[in-house]
Amino acid sequence: MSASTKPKFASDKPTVAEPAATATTREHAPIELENFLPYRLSILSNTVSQAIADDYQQRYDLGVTEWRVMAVLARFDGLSAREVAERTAMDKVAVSRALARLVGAGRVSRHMHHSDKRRSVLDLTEEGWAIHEVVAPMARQREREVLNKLDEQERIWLNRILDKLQG
Amino acid sequence: MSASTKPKFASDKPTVAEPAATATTREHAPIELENFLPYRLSILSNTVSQAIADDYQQRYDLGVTEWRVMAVLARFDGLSAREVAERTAMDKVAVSRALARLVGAGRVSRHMHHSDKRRSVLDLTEEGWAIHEVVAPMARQREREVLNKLDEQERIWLNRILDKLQG
DNA sequence: TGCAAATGGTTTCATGTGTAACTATAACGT
DNA sequence: ACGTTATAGTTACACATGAAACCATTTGCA
Repeated sequence: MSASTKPKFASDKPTVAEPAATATTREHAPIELENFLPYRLSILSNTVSQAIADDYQQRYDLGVTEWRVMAVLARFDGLSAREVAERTAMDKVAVSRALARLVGAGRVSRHMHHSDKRRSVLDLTEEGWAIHEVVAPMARQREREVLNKLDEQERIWLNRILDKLQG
Repeated sequence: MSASTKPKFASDKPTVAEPAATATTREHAPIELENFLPYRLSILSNTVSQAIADDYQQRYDLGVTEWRVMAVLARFDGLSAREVAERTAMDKVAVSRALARLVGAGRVSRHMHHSDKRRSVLDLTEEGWAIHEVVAPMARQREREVLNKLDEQERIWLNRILDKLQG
């Protein structure tokens, strides 16, 4: 590897006079990305999501956002776009676009709410369901593969930790 | 709220063991996003990263990718672009673009490697360091805020779990 | 009623991001 | 030495994404 790269601090010449690593200097010291929580989460999240997306992305020409929309419609039919947005934690623009594609591809049906003409009523079509039948098990399987790296105790802690971090 | 949306499966009567719910149907059942690991990681990661980015994003006109590059250059000076890419888990295109902006803004200096004309040698400039001095403590602070939601035991498990999931 | 404010949803624009193609230099094998 | 292959980095293109402007409808209220 690169023997030429050495840490900036704790090196041969502590340029500016520092008695030692005071609380302040530690605070200002370079961040070790590999131990920095936001960075680690970002990497992990991308890795996991990408692994799953690879399964259906190209095969069904289905984006992550679209899949998420389908997933909530599989659970709750007749939702409006806004409700889909809430349940997917996507913004309404993203949902609007995902729906445009899904409806265009005949995977989701959209019709007007009977009493509120602004609102749409969304459902998976037969074709949408068919895709869901295939993709949902794949997604579960990938999740399982990830979780299998942990033992039972760790899985429990992970759940608990995620709950607390989100809340 | 939406009182009209009810779960498709699993109705009001929480039947313990559904006769019809064989292993196969469970496998095909809609995914509960809020319990689905990839989804939760994605939300959490975005939330955390965004909170931190909000601190410097506009104030310094500094993107997340640029900040990551600066962070590794603060630790290891004289890196090449490729080495930066390795250490940030970004691809080389992203690094190239981040560097273009950073160099343009006078935050990073780039000069040619003496023996390999393809390679660049990168360092933070005075100005780059000045920004780092401000942003690094802010980033740490945000991380701390997140981790403070956990107790000591949970923090230890989190570390262990992240290690195992990454490895 | 009628009019201002709120809501559902789409469109627009500016920006970010990934893939593949490209340039320049260096390394390797003969 | 010379041509092939590999490597560092940039550019070009296509596509995703977010913020704000926008249109239609509904709600709240004088």
